[in-house]
Formats: sequence, C-alpha cells, structure tokens
Amino acid sequence: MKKSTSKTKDATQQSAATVIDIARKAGVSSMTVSRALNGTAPVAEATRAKVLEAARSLNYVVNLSARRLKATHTGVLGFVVSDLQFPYMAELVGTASEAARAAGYDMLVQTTWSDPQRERLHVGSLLSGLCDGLLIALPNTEPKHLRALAQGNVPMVLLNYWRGRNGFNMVRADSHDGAFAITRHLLEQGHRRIAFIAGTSHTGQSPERERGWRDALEEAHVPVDPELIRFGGFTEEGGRRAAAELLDLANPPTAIFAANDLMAIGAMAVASERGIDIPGQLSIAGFDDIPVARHLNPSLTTVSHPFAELSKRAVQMLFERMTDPKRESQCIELPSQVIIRNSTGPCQSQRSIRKVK
Amino acid sequence: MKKSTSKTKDATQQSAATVIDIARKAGVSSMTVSRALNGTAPVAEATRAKVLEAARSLNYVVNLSARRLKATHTGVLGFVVSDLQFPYMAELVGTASEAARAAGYDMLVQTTWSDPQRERLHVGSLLSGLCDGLLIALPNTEPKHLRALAQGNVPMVLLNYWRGRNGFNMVRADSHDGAFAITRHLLEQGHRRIAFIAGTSHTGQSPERERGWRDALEEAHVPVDPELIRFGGFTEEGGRRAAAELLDLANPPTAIFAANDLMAIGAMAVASERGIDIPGQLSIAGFDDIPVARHLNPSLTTVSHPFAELSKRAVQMLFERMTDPKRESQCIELPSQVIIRNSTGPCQSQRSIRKVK
DNA sequence: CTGAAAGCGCTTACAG
DNA sequence: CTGAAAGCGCTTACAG
Repeated sequence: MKKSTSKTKDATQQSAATVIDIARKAGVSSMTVSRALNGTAPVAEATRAKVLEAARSLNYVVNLSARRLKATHTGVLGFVVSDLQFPYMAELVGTASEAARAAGYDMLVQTTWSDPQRERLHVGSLLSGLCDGLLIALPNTEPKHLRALAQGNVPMVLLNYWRGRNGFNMVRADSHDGAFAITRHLLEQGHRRIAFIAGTSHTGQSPERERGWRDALEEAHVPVDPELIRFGGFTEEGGRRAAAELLDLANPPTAIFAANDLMAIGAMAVASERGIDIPGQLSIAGFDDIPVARHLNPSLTTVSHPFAELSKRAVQMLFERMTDPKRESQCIELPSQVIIRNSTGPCQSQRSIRKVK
Repeated sequence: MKKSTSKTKDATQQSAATVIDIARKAGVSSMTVSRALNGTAPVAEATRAKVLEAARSLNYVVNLSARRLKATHTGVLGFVVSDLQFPYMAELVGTASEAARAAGYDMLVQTTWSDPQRERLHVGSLLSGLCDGLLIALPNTEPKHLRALAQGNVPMVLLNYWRGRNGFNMVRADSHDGAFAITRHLLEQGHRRIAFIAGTSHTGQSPERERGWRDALEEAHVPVDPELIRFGGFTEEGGRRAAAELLDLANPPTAIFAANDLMAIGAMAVASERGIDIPGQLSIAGFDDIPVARHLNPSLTTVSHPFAELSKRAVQMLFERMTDPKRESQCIELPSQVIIRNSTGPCQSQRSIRKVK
C-alpha cells in the first residue's frame, strides 16, 4: 500500500516490483534479496522466509534484462529458426528445449520467417544479448550473415545441411547417403527409369539428394536421363506439376524419387487422379518423413532424419562451447534412415528393362 | 585492432561491441550512436554514415537487455506456449508472429512443456521483463498461476478454452457449438447410437465438446446412453482402447465422435483392424482438424478452429491493451467450423433405428 | 544536430 | 550471514 516511490502520485498504474521493493518490505538489503531468491549464497533461514514471503506478496517476477546485464550466466538458451510451422523445426526446437531443460536451462525461440532481409539484419540481435548460448536452424541463410553473430561473445551451434568446413560449430543431417540408399532400394525393386524431382537448390539439401540419386544410378550402371529430372520447388503444387510432366513423357518413369515428402504427396495426388496404381504401376518415394507420411494411402516410403538426436547433439555441443569458448569448431553429421512403406514396390511396367536379378 | 579497453590483456576472447566502442571509432558520443542506429532523432547524414560504418565493422549487435532496462518500448512481443509440437500451437505462434511483424514487432517464444510446476513458478518471468506485451496459450494452466503476471506491468492476452469471465483479456475458440453441429450432422445421417470419446477434462475442452454432443442428442430426443461415453485421454492409444470397448458392446454405436482427432485416428485404426468399413458400417468424427486429418483414408470429418483468426485477434487485442493499459478486460469467442469429409456417412446398421426422415 | 549526466534492475566483487 | 558501492549497455531528459 505504501509502495509508491516519492514522485509517484497515483498507484493505479503500478509498475512491477523490484528487489528494492522486496528489500524494503522484508527489512533487508537488495543483495540479501538477490541471494535468497537465487540461492547463490547462504542466507539465514528466517531471512530467506521473510524475503520469499515479501516476493510472493508483491507478485515479484525477476527482470531478466537487468540480470543479464550484469550477470555472466542467465540460464537461458536461444534458438533461432526460420519457420516453426515446418513440423521438423518444431521437433528440433522441442527436443532441444527438453535437453536444455534437463540441464537446468530455459529456452527462448525466435522465428525469422525465412525473410533474408530480416535474417541478415536481425539474426541473433534479440537473443544474443540475453542468452548464454545460441542454437541456429536457418537453412536458407547464407553463412556470411551468421559471421557477425559468430564473432560476438555468445557461443553458437548451427543445425543445417551445409557442406564443407566453414569454421562454424555445426550438427548436420545427412542427405546424400539417404538419397543413395532409397534410390538403391528402387533399383533393387527392378526400376530403371527412376525420376528425380528437385527442390530449391540454395539450401544444399536438394543438390545433396540429387547427388545421392546419381551415385546410386551410376553404381547400378543406369545412365542418367536428363528428361527424368524435374524441378518441384519443395512444394506440393510443384510436385504435382513435375509429376504430371514426367507421366506425360513418351517413355515415363516407373518410379519417382522426390527430394521431399511434400513433392511426393503432390506426385501421388496426380497419379491417383490419373488412375495410376501406387505402387503397382508407379513407385513414389519422398524425403523427410513428415508426420503425414505414415498416414497417407498408400503410406509413403521416405527417408527419416534423426531430428531428436540432431538437436540433442547440438545442445550438447553448445554446452561444450559455453564451458570452453576457445575450443576449436566442430562439425558432426548424423546418418538418415530409409523408411520403406507401401508407396514403393516391384517394377511391373512393360516398358522397364527387366534384367535385374 | 585497438579496440581493447584498458584492462583487457588479451583480445582473443573479445566481448561484443557496445555503443561506446562505436562512438569511439566514429568520434562521436554514445547518444549520437544510439540516435543514428535507431533513427529516434535527427542525425547529420555524414555522422550517421560514419556511425553505421563503425557499427558494421565492429559487428555490432544491439543488446536488447540493456535497451529494455531503460527504454519503455522494445518492439518485442512474447508468446508463452505449452508445447510447440502440437501443430495448432505452432500455427498459433506462426500467425501471431506474422501479425506482430506486420506491425513492426518481433516475437520471442517460450515453451513451458506443460509442466505445472514450471508454469506456476515461471510463467512470464523470462519474457515479461523483456517484451512490450505477452500472448499466452497455456490450456492446462490454472488461472491463478497467471494472476501474478497479469498484475505486472506487461499487458497480456490469453488464448484458450476457458469459460466464464475472469478479468483476463482473452480470445477463445468455440468448442460447444462445433461439437453440437458435428453431432447434429451424424444425427442427420440417421445415426442414433452415437458414442462420445472424452479427453482429459481439466482444460475445459472435453467437457465443452461433451456438452455440445449432449445438447444435440437432446434436441433430437435421443437419450444419452452412459455406456456410449468412454475416456480416451486425448491420445491415439486412448482412442484405440475406448473404441475397442465401444465395438465390444452388445449394442455397439454406429457412429463415434471423439473429442479430438488423435483419438479419432485411434478409433479408425481399431475399426480397420477389425475389418469394419468406414463409413459404411461405422462413422467416425474428430475435433481439431489437425494436418493429417485430410490425408487419412478415409479422410476425417472433424471440426476446425480458426487458429489464424484467433491469433490475429489476440495480437490486435494485445496492441489495444498496450496503447491503453487501463482499458477494461475483454473476452472474444470465435466460431469453429464443421469439416465434412469421408469418415462419416449414412447409418446402415440394422440395429439402428431408421425413422429419421 | 550533438553531448554530459543519470538511472533502468540487477549482480559482482569487496568488506565486514 | 549481510551490506554499501559500482557498473553491466543502453536510453531518457535536460542542455546547448
């Protein structure tokens, strides 16, 4: 009731309680309040009780901004992602949050919405002054836009698909080997005309997957037919268009490998509209294993990323950097896994060459 | 190169650049730096250019904690959610972020992971000292745990299912009317034995949906058979168990309305394992319209929430509170919408009473 | 258009 | 176990 400072006339628009308010109410210094609240140093039990009671009655909520300004440790990790509505991003963030929490850290998330402008100007500006460490999953951002942040004083770890050593701490999901393995699976089913639907190339994922597809074809001595490569832009609609073009070919493919599940779903839709049986007449495979993949009809053969493992390892790596900032940068790649479901099967087409064993 | 302050011996572990560093480099005061960077007051063009260049070369990133401590406006909104891995939460956050951004605000997200302990002790402590306003989507949290936060000096708006006026600013999704409408749809298809699979009750959603179901039955003069109410706990597995029990009944239902899609998916799985045709022999309806619903086979009849609209309205309401904190609290309810797909159809069972027109 | 002073709310480092 | 002083990096309010 008598909490107003000298100059405040009206208490209706009261501001948040501070350690000073608590100190006054409990009859101690603000330092004792700080220690009692955080447990950073021993405080007499009676004093602690008084402070806690005062804090509660004043609805005290610590001001993290103030704490961070002075303290070296905030107990908060930051995660910058492009778009939470991609299910895998949500899973990455979810698992990382849990891992952070298990270590006593909170997590704050910022989305950039894949806006390059925003990412360039803005990446980390919200979180870097606030967190003890930063996780960054910005597949579309160019490395140079992350340099400034990396040179700041907050340790950071990247989650993405970039190839090559670039001085960043990084946990990467394999794309090439998964694409190689799923293409080989199609080859083993007797397919020889296997199309590839590509996504946008700047993130590195699509080129990696295309490379895996090529390498598998090459290993099987199947020449690459340029006609069988189409662009689908990583969208369902793009997958539809690409699949329609492929099926209109004089010599259409007997199998389609799309660089992501969304495009595979588009391809499946086109096929079923045309009365083409999957996998009887056409096998379709995707990449990513998004949640709907298992629920499709037929369920989609695809490649799964170990997202949970990826983010756990990223958090672990981040903690290592936080403990020892001078440690050399490191890059880990985790293997993906082919999930064979019902959208792929033996090649039945008369057109296909049937000399596979 | 000569950026180290007097006491720093070693520049290898350099700390982040501050306005002072920029000021020194540009030969101006820190106030001029602040003004040039933020555009809060006129600065000579030549001066501004020098400052911007110095900032760039020093990889300057503003320290939001410091800014917030003094400034009344941070340009950041906070969103506290229980779990981003629920697709609808991700959508809520996504749409709200876009709305915020359209108004020139950034958004920071905190997850509480449905940990009551964490929510009680922690809600808002991370974000309240940092943001200009707070959005809160914590369906499982008790109102009293939000009181302290509401009494702080940060305007906030809740997104949830609570009923009743409680002094909070709130945007709510309808559950009752959607459940009523979908049950009526089943009645119109000739169903009389319509089961209800309930979820956990503390969030208020399941009881609301049950009430809608009851009201529709009552309107159609169909008595409620207690045998047809089962608990599924909002999980797929719970839905399986509940559906199995229902189908084992001497007089089984011809339609099942599950309080959410996950339980409906479980029910569909049990039915198809038993060779029961959907919707030929059994109609199944869910609630929520999660992304997989449209991709199921058959696609799921369900009720859709206007999530995008909900969060847009919440952001709008928040901006109103930020402008005028004294404004009276307000509660908006937005209507849900029945989406009829292929998992529901006319009642064919011999057991069902066939006197619907 | 620019600057010197003060302070936001907290915690570190130093005393007792 | 407790406290007085100083300062984190920024911006407000006041001067010029």
